[in-house]
Amino acid sequence: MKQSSENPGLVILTGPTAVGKSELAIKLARQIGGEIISADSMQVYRRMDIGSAKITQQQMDGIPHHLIDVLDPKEEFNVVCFQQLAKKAMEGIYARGRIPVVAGGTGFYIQALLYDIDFTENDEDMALRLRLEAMAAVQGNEALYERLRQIDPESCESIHAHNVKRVIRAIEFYEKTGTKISEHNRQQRERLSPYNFAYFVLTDDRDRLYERINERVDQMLNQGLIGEVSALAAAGCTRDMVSMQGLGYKEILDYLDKRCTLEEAVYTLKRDTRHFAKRQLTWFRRERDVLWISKPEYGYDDDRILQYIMTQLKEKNIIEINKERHSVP
RNA sequence: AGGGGCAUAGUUCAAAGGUAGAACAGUGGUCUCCAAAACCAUCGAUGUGGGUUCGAUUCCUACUGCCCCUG
Repeated sequence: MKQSSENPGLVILTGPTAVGKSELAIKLARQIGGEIISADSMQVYRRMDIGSAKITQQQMDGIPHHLIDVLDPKEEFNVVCFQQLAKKAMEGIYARGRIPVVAGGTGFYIQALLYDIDFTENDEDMALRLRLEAMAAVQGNEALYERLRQIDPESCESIHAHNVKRVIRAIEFYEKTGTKISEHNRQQRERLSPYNFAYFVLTDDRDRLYERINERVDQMLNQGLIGEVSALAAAGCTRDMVSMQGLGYKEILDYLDKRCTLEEAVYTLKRDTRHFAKRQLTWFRRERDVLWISKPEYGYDDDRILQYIMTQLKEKNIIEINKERHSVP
């Protein structure tokens, strides 16, 4: 089965952290008359600008951005929240006759939106989660894992016993819905996207990317990352909050709490950001229907990259030839 | 220049006359409500040349390199 060009158009521009997605997304949105939806788990938070490498109002250059600065750092955020907010934003964009450009590096969020994955079968139940967490802590991971094996042995094949988070989710899912999560996932995986989409992944040579990451961390420090995190800490943000688990926040928080030196915090931050970029690439590699854009192959020339993207969008009928002319003032 | 010390994986450190371990880095992967999270797997080393020995990376020796002290 194929995606149909009858479906609403959707452009995705992603890639590992620090490749330069945001700037390119703005240029692209400008060119196709699009609006940007940020698929980023940290830029949703207000007052987290430096550490999340949020683009400035000025850089946005008049292009509407959605899902940026919409939450307080003390609020929860997860895929489900993202999916809901993003869908709502998309409705508005379509109503305005424009094209949504999803830009950001959280692959899971993109997947949830692109395939409209169904998360609504149950509500999260903190009490049950806490109980299961306690069980793992007291009786051990294996005991918890055994419990999962009893109800859904198939899940045990894909979830490692040490991965407590996911073991808990699997058990929780079964207890809440009466169906096995392995069964649910199998069904969800077969979903076709309701959109006529183009999924671009921007990449660079690994060495180059890692270099950029290291440089960007130094830059953040120069821009006042420590001050930003101090202010959040002073406002009552603690490391158990989702927002404070972001790169740049948890490490600097450790430093401020004197759990490590600044040097150590910076080392860890750089290292973990590199690890993150690597994981992002792993994710995109196994995502289907992805169009890779390797920056060196385009001579690091945004215009050439945009040209390629435009060709693809036309081919997929996401934009029409005359529509493009329309948007040029 | 003289004296001493050290040379083991990319890095920091183990061990041993007979299969050289670890941590971190690096690499690959999992992921369907904590995903900037959580988890799994994996590559990789005895500076060079002699000698002793059944066998040396380990003992001896020369060389090279680094460090410390003296001048």
